[in-house]
Amino acid sequence: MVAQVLVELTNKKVDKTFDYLVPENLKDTLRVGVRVLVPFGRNTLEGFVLNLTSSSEREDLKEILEIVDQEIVLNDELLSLGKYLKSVTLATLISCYQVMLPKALRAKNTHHLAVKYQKVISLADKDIDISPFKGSQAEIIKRLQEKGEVLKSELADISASSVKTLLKKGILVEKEVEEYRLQSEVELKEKYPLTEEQQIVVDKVLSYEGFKPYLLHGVTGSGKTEVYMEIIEAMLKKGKKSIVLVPEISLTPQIVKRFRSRFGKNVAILHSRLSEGEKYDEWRKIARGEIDIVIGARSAIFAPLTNIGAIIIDEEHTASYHQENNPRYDAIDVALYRGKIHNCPVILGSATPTLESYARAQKGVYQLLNLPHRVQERSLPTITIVDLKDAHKSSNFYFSDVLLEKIKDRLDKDEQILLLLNRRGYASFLSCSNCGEVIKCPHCDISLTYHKSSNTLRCHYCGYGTKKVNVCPTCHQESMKSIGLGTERLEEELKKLFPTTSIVRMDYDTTSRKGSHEKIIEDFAQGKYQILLGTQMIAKGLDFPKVTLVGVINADTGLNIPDFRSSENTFQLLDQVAGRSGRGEKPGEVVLQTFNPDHYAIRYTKTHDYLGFYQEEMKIRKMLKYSPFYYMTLIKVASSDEGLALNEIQKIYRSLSRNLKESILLGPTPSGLFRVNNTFYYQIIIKYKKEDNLYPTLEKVLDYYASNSKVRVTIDFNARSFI
DNA sequence: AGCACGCCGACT
DNA sequence: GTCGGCGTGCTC
Repeated sequence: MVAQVLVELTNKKVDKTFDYLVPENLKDTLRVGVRVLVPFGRNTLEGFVLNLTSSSEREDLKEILEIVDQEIVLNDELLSLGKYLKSVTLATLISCYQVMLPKALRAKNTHHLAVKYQKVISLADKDIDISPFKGSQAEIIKRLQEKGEVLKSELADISASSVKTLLKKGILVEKEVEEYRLQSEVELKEKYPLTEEQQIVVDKVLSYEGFKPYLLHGVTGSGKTEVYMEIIEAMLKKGKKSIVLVPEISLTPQIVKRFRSRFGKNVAILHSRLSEGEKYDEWRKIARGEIDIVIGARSAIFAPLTNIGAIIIDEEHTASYHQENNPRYDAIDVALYRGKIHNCPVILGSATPTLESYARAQKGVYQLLNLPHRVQERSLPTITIVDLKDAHKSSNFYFSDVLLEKIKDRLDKDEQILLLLNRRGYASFLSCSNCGEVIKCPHCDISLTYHKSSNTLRCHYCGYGTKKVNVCPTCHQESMKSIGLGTERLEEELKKLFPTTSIVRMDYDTTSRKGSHEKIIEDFAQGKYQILLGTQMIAKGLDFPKVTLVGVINADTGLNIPDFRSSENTFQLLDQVAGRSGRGEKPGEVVLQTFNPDHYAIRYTKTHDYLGFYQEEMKIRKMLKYSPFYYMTLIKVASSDEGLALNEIQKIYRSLSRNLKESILLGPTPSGLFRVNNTFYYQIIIKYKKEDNLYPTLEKVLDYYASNSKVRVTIDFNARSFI
């Protein structure tokens, strides 16, 4: 017997299976989809068995060394999903399989995470006569007769030594049972009755059996989660399982708690803040069929559930559903693919769908479902726009009088406030007031951000850090001034203005420790703080009923980014953060501070007019031939040798213009971030409506550079960002 | 990814 | 004359 094995190396040159002989002693246990250890050249590697055949074209086969897992890692569906992923991303097949698995189950010869066990005690003979036993021994036996099996640790409160004695006598038996690392409390709660609007949406989805994609356009606070849960429950009743994708950042205990309180322990969680051991265990629970509902971030779309009844993607516009390194896949594409296989509905939900999704809904590719009102007749918050060009008239530099007044008002009423400033650090950069010199990262062409708490200047792209300088490196004057405002400084300013108010900051710097993110949210939800300030991570999906004021310190931070989606991204962010206000009994308000009050992204935010924004933005996209009117593929060349990178991108350009007759090529141009970590980037954008030659041409380009160690070529068919 | 093979420049 | 540079190719 011969096994076709895909080895762990992520290299285009070994992106194929290798044949190995199956030794006699492994013949009965070896199955397709397991991990094996094989000799490869002079190395020993892990790989996945993709196929079993009776013979090979080659004579000189080596033998498989051992089988790594008893259980199958890649089931039939995952095996075919990997091939699909490869076909749409042009990544190596092995990277497509690795991305679907928790690290502990990836093919990698150097890891290994053990299954955790716990000891369970039971009686050798259930009907044993208790009368000869006294004291703690009798107590132990009594408890076991009542409960059957008990964890060894649970008997420690009686007497650990008596347990030991009884074990020795053979009256008790001990066995090892697998323990899942992630433990959680479950408190079942009554569900909310649905509103009429919600019921209509649920009925529509449930009235159709089979694959169908839906776009659920529901304003913030319209109760999308309740709709999801109702559909999931209906599927559960049919014995079917569900996947729910949520943005990484809103995967807080909040949403998990809601699902757990409705569905109990049947819910597994997969997101990047779990430890590798926890992910491993959650995944195994799913693979064993012990789980009916999986909630997770992007890669949870690969959860090995069988018999899926619904796939839900919450906040479908979120950029993190697209993976920014190989394989550059889109979780929504995978969801649609799996939806077809499982013949089930796929529901994309958002208050601010991407233009691509909404356009598809208008064309009838997705069925559009609407939730235009908030639940319980709550109104959307009123939005006040403050023109920062008048800010010098205000008493404070960062806070307009309007915003300050409203903050004071909420503090007096003991209501909560959310403040958004989409820039971390203390100051955006350090500049010399004498000669104008700006301190830049030595490895990237980006200015360094000043962090006061650590007194460092840090690069937000490559992580470089250095001590703050006071003397200008160019003119040697002691005249360095910090320019621009970040969350760290905002917090400081706020504490000066409101010294007795409890304030908490949530950004990349305050959430790096495991669990800190969740803690801030829980503490704020419980009212330990009155003001939560932070970057965009406070904008998405959170539900704080006591928040009645949202302030946006500078609504323009995203508008100046040279990307054709900057207006869309700004509108989404502002609408989302505005939606955090007034989710409880009291109505909410929003104050948007901006230098561009007439910009359409801001104007349409003020009136909560998604459709208005959509129509205006679509006009621009059509005129400029951007997505969704054209597909846009991004091809980048990276090299530490600037001249080489330029040379190669020009070569690629010539090849593309020769082969892609139906496309518009933009470039080659230096990328928006030309130099990061001493690597230079050039890019070409390919725009097309239909280009049969695209995949074959790009495959040739990738093949050509497969063994070139000096340049790296990457292709993204669904890039969310083009800088 | 490693690692051997192999074909051209500066040295004991 | 050789040592060693890293371009090219191979690993079942």
